[in-house]
Amino acid sequence: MSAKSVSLKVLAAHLGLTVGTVSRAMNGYTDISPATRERVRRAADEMGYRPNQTARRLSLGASETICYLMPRYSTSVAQPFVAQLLQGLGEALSKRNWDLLVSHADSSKDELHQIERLVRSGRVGGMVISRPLKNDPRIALLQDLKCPFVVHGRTAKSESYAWYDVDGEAAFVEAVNHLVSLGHGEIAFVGAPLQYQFAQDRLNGFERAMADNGLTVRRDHIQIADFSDEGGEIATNILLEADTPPTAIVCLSDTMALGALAAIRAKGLRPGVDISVIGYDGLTFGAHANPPLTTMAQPQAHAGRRLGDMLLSIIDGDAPDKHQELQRAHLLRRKTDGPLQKAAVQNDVSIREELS
Amino acid sequence: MSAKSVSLKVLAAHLGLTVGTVSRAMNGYTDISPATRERVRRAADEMGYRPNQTARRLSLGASETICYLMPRYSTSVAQPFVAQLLQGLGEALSKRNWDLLVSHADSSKDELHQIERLVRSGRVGGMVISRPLKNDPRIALLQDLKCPFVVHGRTAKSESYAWYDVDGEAAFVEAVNHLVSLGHGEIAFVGAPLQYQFAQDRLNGFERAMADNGLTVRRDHIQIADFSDEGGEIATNILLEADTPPTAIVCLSDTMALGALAAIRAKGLRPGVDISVIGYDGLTFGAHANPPLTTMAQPQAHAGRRLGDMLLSIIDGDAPDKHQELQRAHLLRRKTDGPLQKAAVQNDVSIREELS
DNA sequence: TTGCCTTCCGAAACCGGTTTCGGTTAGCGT
DNA sequence: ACGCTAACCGAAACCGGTTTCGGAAGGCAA
Repeated sequence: MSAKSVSLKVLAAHLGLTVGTVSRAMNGYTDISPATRERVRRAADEMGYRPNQTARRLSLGASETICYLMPRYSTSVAQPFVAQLLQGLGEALSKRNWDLLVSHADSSKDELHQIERLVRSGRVGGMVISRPLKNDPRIALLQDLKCPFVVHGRTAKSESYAWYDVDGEAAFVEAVNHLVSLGHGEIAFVGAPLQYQFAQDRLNGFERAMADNGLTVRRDHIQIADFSDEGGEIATNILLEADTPPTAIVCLSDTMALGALAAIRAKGLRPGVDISVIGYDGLTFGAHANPPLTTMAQPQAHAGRRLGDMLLSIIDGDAPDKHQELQRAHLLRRKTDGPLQKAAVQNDVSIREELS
Repeated sequence: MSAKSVSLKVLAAHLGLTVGTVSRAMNGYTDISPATRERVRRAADEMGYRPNQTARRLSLGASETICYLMPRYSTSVAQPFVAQLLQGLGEALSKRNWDLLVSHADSSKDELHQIERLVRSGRVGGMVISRPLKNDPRIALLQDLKCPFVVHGRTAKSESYAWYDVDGEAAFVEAVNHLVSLGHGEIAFVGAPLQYQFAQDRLNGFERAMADNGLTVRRDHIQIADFSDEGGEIATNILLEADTPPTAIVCLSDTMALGALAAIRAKGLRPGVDISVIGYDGLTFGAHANPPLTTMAQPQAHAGRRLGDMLLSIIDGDAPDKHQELQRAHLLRRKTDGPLQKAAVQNDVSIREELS
């Protein structure tokens, strides 16, 4: 049954034909008589013939493989979206029997070497990268290598390549507007290092919305921390101990927001009552947070499929800039957003005096 | 810079040598003079020569690629361990410059076809599969195909292949013992369909520990539900409405435990006080649950590396059964386990009478 | 019958490497 | 000067497919 893999040669010998003929018969050439084609197909089926993909690809000059570059984070926080993305990519590629390779690197320099090797060695015919930095060197390299690629996320100058992104800026505008409509004015931002473009985008949205609402944001109400729950907790602690603590916090991600909730609870405050928190991502486990986390949810499910389809189109010859897709996040209200409670502002003496 | 990829042929022509000579020079053959070797190395460097991997592998007759078969779950609950596992696998493989392919399938039949094609077509030289079913057909197929493989998890008959697993049975014994030591006797189990071997293992641990402690478990204290937070919630609701509700619940996974907590809170009960809950996995976001989830944590971090190393060893000729590694989970106490509170047993009339 | 055009298949080049084999050259001893 | 041995490199087969080209066989018309 599982004998050694039958090659085209043994199949041909078994049929009394040449390899070329058998190959053409299998691939639907018209210069093969229907009778022969059928005979070949049958024999191939019976003998369990599977064309050697390596040989096929060498001959074709195509790798029929694309590569997903795993994002590298110092934090150990599992990235739930990776599995979903891979699943979607796989679905898109499987329609053509392409393979999905994953690669990762420790340092940024390693990463560039990886890309260069993967592309130059002909192992992959396209790449997918996630969460670009501002002015990401990977993008320049891939363009230089003339390797088709798509970006999950985008940079400031995003005209010349293909990307799929969720509008983080708009999402944070919506989050702030929502908080303002609840009466909040002292709104803080908990973010991650601005080397990541998405971190910058979300901060931009925050600042724009604050300005549009005629609100000024204090310098110490923008806290940049490590992209993790611990980071969110540390940043929030600083906010809560400021001279004028905020009455609401928007967080770069759900993960960071979980840290924020922990910090708030530790201070004896009630998230959603004494202070509002809005996260970003819409992760399912946010529903199990304490209390359930209000968040800007995004339609993650199809990102992988879309990216895969886009990449295949580009490999087929489409112009990269034809494939740029911006999704919107939407507010998913759970329990951490609520109307402004003046009593919650503890450290602000002026307001306390107003109340008395 | 990024000119068309230089092949061995153009490199050889540029040097005035033949391809065979250049190839041997690059690969450290001793019949090449040091001077020539150096000259070749330099030219290869300058011209940015990268051997075509497809051609190389065809010639070598080795794919230098292993494949991870993504687990397929109907539930949309992101599987955080996938990203970690891939990372670890990638690290192990990168030491030899092997590639990591990921594949997934919708149906079980598709999955078997996938495996057969990947192996027979020579695309991969080894496979990694996760979470086997009892008597998993993939294992039989891979053995039949004589394809090296390792299993993340294991089945009941696990003598003949390589695996890496965490001892779920022992973990649930420990969880139950811990609850017993806290005074609990009415302990329930929330599990997933027993087609998965790990689901069976954990149930076995639960039942064994209960028996060892001289406790009988009621039929309706074993609830099998969908492997998700909703599943955990539904199962727990049934438990709480039983004639004799349990005072403690052990859950198959952290995800299901989150559902259990939700159900308990919805009934106005306090997890960790009125009723104890222990999960399994040690996921970080369990620390942010309400209240923070006590769980059997496992050393996930190195699973991928170990699996990768094992697989490479087997491909090198090691006997598969030499590589079987069983890790232990350990109790991570957070806030959902607590001593038995007799008052919490609401529906049990007999105990109420005892108290009065 | 001859000539021509299809139909169908064999032969061979090719993809880009690796590896074996054999031959030339240089260096050495005598 | 001769022979012998190493050292070094060229030539060619090979991995397992794909694709082009050309030719043999057969059918049809003249």
